[in-house]
Order: sequence, then structure tokens, then C-alpha cells
Amino acid sequence: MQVTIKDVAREANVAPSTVSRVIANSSRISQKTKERVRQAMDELGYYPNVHARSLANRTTQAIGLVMPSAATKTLQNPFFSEVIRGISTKAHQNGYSLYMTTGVSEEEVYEGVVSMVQGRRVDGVVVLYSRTDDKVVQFLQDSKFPFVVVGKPFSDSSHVTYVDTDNYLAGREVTKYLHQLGHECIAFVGGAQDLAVTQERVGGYKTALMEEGIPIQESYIVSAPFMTTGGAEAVKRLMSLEHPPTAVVVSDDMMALGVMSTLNEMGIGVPDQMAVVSFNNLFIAEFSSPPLTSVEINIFGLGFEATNCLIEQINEDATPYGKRVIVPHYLVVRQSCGGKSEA
Amino acid sequence: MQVTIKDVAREANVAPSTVSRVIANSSRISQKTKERVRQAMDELGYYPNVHARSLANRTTQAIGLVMPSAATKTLQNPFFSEVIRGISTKAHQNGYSLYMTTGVSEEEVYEGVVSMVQGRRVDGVVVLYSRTDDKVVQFLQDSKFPFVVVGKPFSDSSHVTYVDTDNYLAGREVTKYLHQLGHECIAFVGGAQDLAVTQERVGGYKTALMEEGIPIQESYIVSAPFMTTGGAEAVKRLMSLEHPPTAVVVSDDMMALGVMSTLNEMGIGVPDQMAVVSFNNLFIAEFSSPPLTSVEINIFGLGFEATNCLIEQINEDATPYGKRVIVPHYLVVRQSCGGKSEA
DNA sequence: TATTTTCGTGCAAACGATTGCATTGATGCT
DNA sequence: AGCATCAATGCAATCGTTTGCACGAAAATA
Repeated sequence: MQVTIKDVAREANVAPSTVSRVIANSSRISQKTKERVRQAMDELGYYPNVHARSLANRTTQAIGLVMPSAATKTLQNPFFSEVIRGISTKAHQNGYSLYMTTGVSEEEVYEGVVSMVQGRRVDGVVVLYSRTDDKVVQFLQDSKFPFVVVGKPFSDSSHVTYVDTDNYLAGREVTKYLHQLGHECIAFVGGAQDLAVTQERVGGYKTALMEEGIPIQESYIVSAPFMTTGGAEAVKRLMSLEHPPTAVVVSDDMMALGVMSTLNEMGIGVPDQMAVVSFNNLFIAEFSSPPLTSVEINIFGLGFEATNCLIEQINEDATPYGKRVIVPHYLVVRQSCGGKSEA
Repeated sequence: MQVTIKDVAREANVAPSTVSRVIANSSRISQKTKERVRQAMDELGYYPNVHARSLANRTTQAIGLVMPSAATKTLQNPFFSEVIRGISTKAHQNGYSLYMTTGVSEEEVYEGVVSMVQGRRVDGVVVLYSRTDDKVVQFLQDSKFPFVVVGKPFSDSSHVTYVDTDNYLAGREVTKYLHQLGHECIAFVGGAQDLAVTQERVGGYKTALMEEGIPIQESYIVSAPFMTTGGAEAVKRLMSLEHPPTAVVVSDDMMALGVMSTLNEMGIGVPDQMAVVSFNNLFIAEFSSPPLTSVEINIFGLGFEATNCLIEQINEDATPYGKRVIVPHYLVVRQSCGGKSEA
């Protein structure tokens, strides 16, 4: 069926081992032989069998992707497309390809990861989320398998390498930005509470308020599942308060879309009656109306850097100390907060 | 290092072959032995090595994904997240996992596919686009490798199985819809011309005009690369015509966003001064302003069905006749065309 | 010229499973 | 009791590479 290394060897009048060395471009083979073998290779249309190769040298040239358990819903957020784009770019540059399993339940995802690791299907793993008490991260750490997480891991974060945005800082900055625009009643709408992002961003938000001498009101802090629809409920809850806020920090552009759409239905104008600022600066931020003021966090870069770290980790055999990479962010001012004048 | 089948065999006092048969749940092994072996397996924490397995039984339980060459830009369109979501769901249900290579040039993608197929890395392939004269499809067909394309393939489409929307019909329907709303000057803004989608949709558009007795004006048909930014140029060109259109059919929601945003800048109101209808019904359609009237094409379903066909094809050894699956679509009326009254 | 290095290559044993065929002991049949 | 049948398991070859080691010839050294 398949053209094997033996066929090539026969054609070129050498031993299979020689062919193998030619593939690896070993310096121990003479130029002349190399050429002869190479010619035989493309005459026969030879392609190495990946599995035989992986089996023999215990390497796969593939990296595994771990998505949040509800892969189903989650993949809808362009965040993931974008981070995968970053991962895939770097991976491809280094001759790695991508491998992904999905699962509906958290348990399924975990099983997927285990069999991917134990089954030696990949050389390393990048984890695309980070939540409290996550079995996956724990497992990877215990098995001393190369991995990096996008986002800040909880447990023992000093020993795991991760790449992240400084979400705490970003949360603080945007809150201060709103305050500078004159807002005193600033609310926060966040995604799932067990996600690191949410916690960091809300932490920054609180700090900013404190620093500005504004009391923190728990009723101003609402959280909802990470999608557009969640925004609706959040808004309704906020607007039914005795003193509704005049500005809101939303933890994700997608959710901000939901928030704005609901505000619109309720006849509340953005930015006149409510300022909205959010995070991620997805392409939709530019085309919503009004266009969203949002924090550009360079999602592509997160994926790219993560893969970079992972590949480093795969290549060094020493289990590395946890390394952390912070990808810089900046606020992109559009129209959802008014304050166009602000730099 | 790794726990192998031999370790399990030793532990359970049987031969490796018996363990293998237990894994495959062969009926030739007695219940008693099965249990003993299974116990040994999880005592030792055994996981089969995927590559050894693939090598021996010439199967991988993995499906390859082929993205358009400019994977880089393309992945930004939520279309791909969504179709992958469908693919991944079905794949996972049947114990397959996903494998993707990417490449920046068309040539790189092609090489990726070839080595994925010849290297026996996957059992089948789903191609996520279809353009004229595509080497990839040609190659897959020549190698008699199981594959299915999402979208309508050009060459010899009778022999390749594909799943698609009836884009021709959809194009015709939306055009008629606009006509029913009273529009006579209807333009078409499409994506890359060598994509099957574009051609089909514009075909339907033309047919509808003919059927309604409206002459086709070539200047009303513009095409631009498949993203938001392309929309801007298209609009400018259309609005500088002597008789600008009063309605426009846009080939993709993303592009429609660009179109609407440009119209907005130019002070042209939607839907009052320009009706806009588009395709795909991405989540953003719901949250744009005004919310987009768009054709729901069930992208998830496209991916899901495609994978279904692929798996069928993998399991039958007979090379199947090209099978075609058309996933139904329907118009979701929102506000970008006005005509709320229309059913 | 004899002896050590170096260079280029081949041999054969892994890597960790699967699977056709042989083996064995028990059972059924006459 | 003798023989065929059958169920349960083991043996060993195979899948297509890689790689440590051995080997002969050529080059370098003494």
C-alpha cells in the first residue's frame, strides 16, 4: 500500500537506517548519498508514517488544546478563535500541529486530557482557561507533563508557567478612566465567578474605587454566565436599584453587546445615560453601536506567547520553574463612554 | 516509563494479546479474565499508546480539518468557530478527535494536507471551503481518501460528497423579499469571487431579478474580500453611482457590519434609506444596530452533518458515490430591512 | 609501513500495540 | 473409549520508524 522507508532504501541502494538519517538530515551521511536518497524519495512519493515515527522516537510534533468544558457554548466567543489563531501560527512556525478533544462535561474534558497525555498523543498542552480547583491543571502538574495555561492559574501558580493579561491592572485602569470622565456610580458586570479573569478584573475595579474614595457597593457587582444573554439580566438588576449606576465596566465585549442591546430596549442611551467600557476589543467592538470603548488585550499574542513558552518547555528536559509572561494591554477609546476628548 | 500492555499482561497473568482483546472487548475472552485484566489495567493506570495502536491497526480515530489558506485571517470569522463546533460535537460523539494544520500560503496548506494524508495521521478530512481549481480537493479525490467538503465543490461535484446550504435558493429568496418590500434598485455585495458561496448567492440574486422583470446592472454587483473592511469600499462604490441602490444583499454578516458602519458614517440611515439583508445569522446579527435581517443557515449543522457523512464514509470501505446533503435555511427578520410586517 | 582516527554505512533491536494461527483442555457425540 | 468440536488463550509476526553499536575503508598520524 504505502511507500515505506524500505522501498526508498531499496530504490536508492542503501539501508533503511540510512534513509532515516537522511530524513533527519544527519551530518553523518555524505552529500552524495543524501541526494540519491532524496531523489528516490520523491520519485516514489514517500511520506514518513507519523505513527511509526512517534512510536520510535517518543515525540509527536503535536500540541494539545484544552478548551473549557462547555466547549459547545464557549467556542462561540471569538476570543477562542483568536487565541487559537495565535497558537496555530506559532505552532506551525515550529513544525507542530494542533490536536483538540472536546467534551461536554468537565469530566469528559478531563478524561480527554488524560488519554491525550498518557496515550502520548501530544508533546505538550495549552490550557485555554483557568478556574478554581481545576482537575486538569492539577493532573498535568502531577504528571510533570509540559503545559502552559492562558490566563492566571490558581493553585500554586508559582510553579506553572502561564501567559496572561494583567487583568487586575486593566480593571483598575478602566474604572479610573470612568471616574475621570466624572462618574461616581460605577457598576461591574462580570462573567462566571470561578474564572480567574473575572476575579482579577473585579479586583482591579474595587481597588480603583477605593483609591478614588468611592465606597464599594456589592449590589453594583453582578455576574452572569459569559455570554451576551447574560448581559440582559444584569442590566435589569442594576437598573432596578434605588440608585442605578451611570457607568458600567463589563468583563467581556460579547457581554457588553448584550448589555447595550438591553439598555437600548429600555430606552437608556449609551453613552449619554450610561457609559460602557469593556474588555478584549473583539472586532465586534468596532462595529457595534455605539462602537465600544474596550481594552485591547492582544488575544492573538496570548496564544502565540503561550505556544512559545510551551515549545521551550518541551525542548528543555529540565522541568522549568513556572515562568510568567504578561502581554501588554491598552485602552481603545471609541464612543461608548462619551469622553472622546480623553487620550 | 510508560505502563505498557505487557505490564498489564504480567500483572493479570495473561498474554499481551489477551489484554489487547479485552481492550477491544472481544467476545472470545471469558468474563472472568476480562474482569481480572480490567482490574490490572486501572491498578497500573494503563492507557494504550495511540501511536502503537494506530501503527498496528492502521486507524487513527482522528479527523483532519482543512482551513482556507489565509487561515490567519479567516479564523476570525465566527463562521469557522461555529462549523468547528459542529464538527467537534459529532466527532466526539463517535470517539474521534480533531487534528488541524494551518499554513499561510495555499501551497503550505496543500503540503499540510498531503503529509497528513500520506503520513496516515487522520482517517478522513473535512474541507472547510470550496474554491475553483483547488488542488486540495483534487488531491484527496485522486488518493481516494475519505473526505467531505463544507460548501459546494466545483470540479466534478457529482463524485465528491459535500454538505451545503442551498445558497442559490437563499440568494433568490432574499432578493425577492427585498422586492416585495418595494425595492427596485437592489445591489449585491459579495466576498471573494472564486468562492462557491459567492457565486451561488449572486446567481440566486440575478435569477430573482430576472423573474421579477428587473434588469441586471453589473455596476450593482461588487465584490470584496470576505471581511468587514471590504464592506466599506463596496458601499462607497455603490453610493457614487448615478442611481444608487435602495437595498443591498450582502453575502456575509461580517461584511454587512462593515457595510452598515460605513453607511452610518455617510449619514445614510438603515433601513430607511437603505435596506440591508445578509447571510449566516451570526450572533452579531442580533446585536448590531439595527439588528440584521439575515439568513440562518445553521452553520453548526453544516459541520455536524459533514462529520456524519465523513464517518460513514470512513466506515464503509466501498468508495461511495458523491452524496450531497443540503441543510435547510430560513430568513430571520429583524430590523435592517424595515418590513417588520412581512412574515 | 603499521597503527590509530575518522567517516559513511549497515545490522538488528527497540517502540507498543494488533491479529492470524496454533494450542490446550473441556465438552459432546457415537 | 475414541474422536470431533469448541471455547479460551498464547505465540509470534507485523505495522514503519529510529538509533546504539559494529564494521570496513579511507585518511591521518607516527
